[in-house]
Amino acid sequence: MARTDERFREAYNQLLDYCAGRQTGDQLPAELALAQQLDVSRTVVRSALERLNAEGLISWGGRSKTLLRLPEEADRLAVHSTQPSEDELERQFLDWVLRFDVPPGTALNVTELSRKFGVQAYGLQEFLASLSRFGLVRRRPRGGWELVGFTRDFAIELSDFRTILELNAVSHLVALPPTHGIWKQLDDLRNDHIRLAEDIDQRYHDFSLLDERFHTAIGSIVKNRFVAEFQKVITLVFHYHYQWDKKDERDRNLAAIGEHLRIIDALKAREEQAALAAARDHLTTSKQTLLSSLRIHART
Amino acid sequence: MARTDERFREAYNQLLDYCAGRQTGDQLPAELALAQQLDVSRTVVRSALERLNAEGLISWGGRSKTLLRLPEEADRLAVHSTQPSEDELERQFLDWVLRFDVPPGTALNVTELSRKFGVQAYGLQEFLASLSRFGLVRRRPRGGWELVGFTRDFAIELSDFRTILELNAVSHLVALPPTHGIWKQLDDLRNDHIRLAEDIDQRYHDFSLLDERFHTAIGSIVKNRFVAEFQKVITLVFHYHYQWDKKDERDRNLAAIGEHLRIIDALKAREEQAALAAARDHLTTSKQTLLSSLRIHART
DNA sequence: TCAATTGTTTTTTATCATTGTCGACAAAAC
DNA sequence: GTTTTGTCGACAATGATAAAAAACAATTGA
Repeated sequence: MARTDERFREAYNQLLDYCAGRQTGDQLPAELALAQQLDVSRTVVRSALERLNAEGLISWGGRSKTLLRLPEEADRLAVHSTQPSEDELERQFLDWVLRFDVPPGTALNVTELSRKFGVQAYGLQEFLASLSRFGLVRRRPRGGWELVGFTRDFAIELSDFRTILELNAVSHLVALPPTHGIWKQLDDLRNDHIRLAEDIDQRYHDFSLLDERFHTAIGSIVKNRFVAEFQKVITLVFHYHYQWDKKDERDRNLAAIGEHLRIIDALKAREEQAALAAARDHLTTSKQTLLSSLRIHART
Repeated sequence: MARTDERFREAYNQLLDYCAGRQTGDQLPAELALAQQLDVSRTVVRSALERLNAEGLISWGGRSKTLLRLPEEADRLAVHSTQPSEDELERQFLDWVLRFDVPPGTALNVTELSRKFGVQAYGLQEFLASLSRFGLVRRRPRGGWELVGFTRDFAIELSDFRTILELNAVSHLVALPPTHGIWKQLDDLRNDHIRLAEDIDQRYHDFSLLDERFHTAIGSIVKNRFVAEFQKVITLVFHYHYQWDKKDERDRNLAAIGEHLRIIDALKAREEQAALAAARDHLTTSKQTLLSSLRIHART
């Protein structure tokens, strides 16, 4: 089979459902009507009708489509496998790279990966091609793919880029009217930060999630498809880096909470320069932490 | 043929060249040595040797590879068609979209486009997949591709993103030491701007190219793979927009020259705030011009 | 004996033929 | 004359397949 007949199978089963709600001897609607109802082309409807005819469920000839018997459970066709979506694939792939610390320069085996992620090899190719835009992956001169991967340079450039985007978001944020929902969000975040700081000894692990919430909230201010695309990757990378470097995790997180609060307070006071300075400091810390966790990680 | 044997053909011809430099009766090196020399796998070398043997050029058996006669021109295999590179394809595609003003929502026909651009359908798929990261193109729910295209929103978001990147570049630029090559470049650009302004009535068309040089020079300061990737697209889009809107072209360009000079002077004076302000003004003008040219363009 | 080389097999990738799906048009039926 | 059906061409997704690479085993010659 060249192409999957999933579409046909689904349409066939839907047709069975439709027949189940009618009586023997009834006439089925026109092909076009059925096609519109099932949201497929007439070609598919005709194939399904042919099958129904062959199975003896209907008698089909020209415009006469008479229901001969009601469908049973056994008449249904097996329909399997919905492929993971592109976003799901992206999450899985980055997850795999970061979690298993796949070293830069690794050859990516399309067949193997497509098995691992449960997608068609074809789809994986497309996905890799799209990732190559981020420079995370590249085509090998003579076929195949290679993980450029999470090198030091990549981390630095990603951090820098993140800084560019986030400082821009901060600038926009202070200009927002008090009625904007973000201020409520910031109040909530502020409270959550303070509460986490009070209980830091027990719950310092929870910071990773709070950090993500904080940066996502700030990033959400800027409605820009290009920014949004990158934020997905950035979020994931920084999320994982928290899981890598276990050293001084409690102290690091406590310090970061302080930095977050400084940003929030400057934002709430509408002091752009102070907020930018605070954000810049925090992002510098983040970058350093990411780099040092890379070094530690590389040795293990 | 499942895969092109281009690789084999090239290797074979290279082997002929190699033989041409030897004498009848000579022994050829080991397969592995040849493979490394030709930069192909041993499999290809062996296929080529087999062919040489069949053609009676060499006598091949085990380790003995004796050159029987020198190759002639007629022995060479025809090798054709090197596909356009990815960058070339990108240029061609954007060129096509912008030049022919392909409307948003257009269904992209892979077969047709691959013919138009002279690439394999397969390669075009990958390219489209990679473009989808920029949101310029997207997969249709039921197969096929669609040009999201150059809508008003896209233009706004692209302009905003450009502003983010360029303001960042300006900030970095003022901090560069006097020894950096950029200052010489800016001096040259300054002169070229002044000269163009003096001769604006005759040469106002030349501004498009100068504009590109100016923004590329500033952008080149930031060494960042993510930034670089976008700058390619941005440059092309803004390059074309100059060719769209013919109205007041002379006056617009003269005004833009003034704005450029203001930025250059502020940069040379190392006045970050002034440079940022000048850049912000210029980019705002650019954005407006782009949007108005879109409106005009949409009506034609 | 063992390193270099060759012979063979396995794995992986790029391309092509095939098939499912769609849309359009013409013919037929009401 | 309108609706419905029969037929056909076009295109995209997929499996089959040949080319290339890589891994492994066998052989040769010092």
